[in-house]
Formats: sequence, structure tokens, C-alpha cells
Amino acid sequence: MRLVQIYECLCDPTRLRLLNVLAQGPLCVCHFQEILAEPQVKISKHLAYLRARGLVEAERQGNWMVYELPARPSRELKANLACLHDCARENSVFKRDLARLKKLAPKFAETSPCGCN
Amino acid sequence: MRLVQIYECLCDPTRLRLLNVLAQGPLCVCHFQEILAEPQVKISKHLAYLRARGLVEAERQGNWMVYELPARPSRELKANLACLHDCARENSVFKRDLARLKKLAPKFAETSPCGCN
DNA sequence: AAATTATATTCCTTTATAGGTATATAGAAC
DNA sequence: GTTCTATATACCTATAAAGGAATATAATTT
Repeated sequence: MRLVQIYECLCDPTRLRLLNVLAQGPLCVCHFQEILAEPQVKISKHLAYLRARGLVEAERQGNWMVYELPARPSRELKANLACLHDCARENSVFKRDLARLKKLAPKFAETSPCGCN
Repeated sequence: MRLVQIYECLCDPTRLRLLNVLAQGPLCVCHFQEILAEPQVKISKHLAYLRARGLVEAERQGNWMVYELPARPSRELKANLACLHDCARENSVFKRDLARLKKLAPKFAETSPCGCN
């Protein structure tokens, strides 16, 4: 039952935050670190968890790993990401992360050789 | 973050099946047992799990405990249950449970003093 | 090649969950 | 009150996950 795997990914606050930020576009690990203000191990492990279950895809760009939502998500995944997106709109944690992303985007653009903007 | 609690409830196949069946209306434990073909402890414990997190409500009717979806679900819960319902439509396990429910409904109606039909 | 940067993995501890067996409780029937 | 039925809980074992510290790997720079 594929669905359960999706929900397993969604039942951790850090992973929800990652997915919420990812909805805005691809991002590399160090940028997640900065936006979520969480340690590298934590970010990296949760991204690995998501990747192992097909909720995100990853591509190496030199030193950086750029993560993004699947190019061709399953019906279930698409539906649940849309639902999450909808629910996240009213949540302060999610909103704060998006605000940080918006604020940091220019800095990321100039300091990062990685193509995650 | 209320959302996480919802997803914690959704990341177990048995609980998904319970919620799927519940979408058709209130039901008591013994009927769940018959529809899902799972032991009483299992059903009971998962219902308790859902109840503790507000995904279902329960009401005693004599000897029976009748479970149902919340009368006034939160925005998030409503959205996620709708999403689940949508995803479940194409899933053989969920469809089989609903078929069993439909088949057993008359039997439940005549043999059960509880008002879960 | 050595050093640096970005990320992943290993190892450890703690906590949560699932499933089962056995037992307890609540209410109804006798 | 005793018995029966429906349901819940306690206890146990096994497994998974989270988080942190330390270390490994991969690519880049010097």
C-alpha cells in the first residue's frame, strides 16, 4: 500500500517543513539548514528518508546535492502534497520558513554555485 | 503542529482501512472486526489510537462502542480525509472493505442492537 | 597530494509503535 | 449476584525511528 509510505514521510515535523519549502523549488542541503535552522545531520537524514520513499529526488551538482519534488509524482503523492500545501498556508512554522526562503533567496543566488535557485 | 498527529494516524494500513470504512458511517468494533477480518485487540487498539488524537469519536451504546468520524472536523482533518477518500478509490484493499461493508450491512442491521447502521 | 567544503553514514541512546496473549471492565441477560 | 457479550487494558517482544556525536565520502580548491 504505497499510501502508507507517503504518510510515514508526512508524520514528522521536520519532513513537513522540508516538503513545504521544496514546493517553492529545488534546494540544496545547506540552504535547508539555514532556512530551517536545524543541524546538517538532521536535514540530511530526513532528506534521505524522503528520498528512499520516493517523496523527493536528488541530483548532485558538484559539491552540492540538490533536492526537489518528483518530476512525475504519483496520483497519491500529488494529491497529498496539494493537501499539505493547502494545510500549510495557515501554519506559522511553515509561513516562517517560506518567509526565510524569500528573504534568503538573493543571498543564495549570489553565494551558491549550485543551481538550486 | 496538529497536522503531524493527523499524519501519524494515517501511517498505518489498519487505521487507513478503519477510516475508509468509517467514511460510510458510524460502526461498532465487532463490525469492524468482521469487515477487516482482524482480531479484536488490533481493531480496538487502533481505534483507541485514533480516538486519542481526535480522528474519531466514540459513544457507548449499551454493550457496544460506536465509532464515527468527528462531527466537526478541523480544516486540516477534513482536507486530509477527503484526500484519503480520493486516494482510496483506486485501492483494492479499500474497495474490498467497502464491498464487505455493503454485503454485511443487512446482516448487521438485523443482528445488532447497536445503532451503528 | 593536502586541505577545504558539502553531504552522507555509522554508532549509540531513547522513545514510540505494532502485534500478540492474557486479563480486566462495563453493561445486559438471566 | 452470576454469566455472557462487547470492548479495553496491561504486559511482553520486536522493530523502527529520532536525534546527536563522530566519522566517512565526494568533489573542489590550493
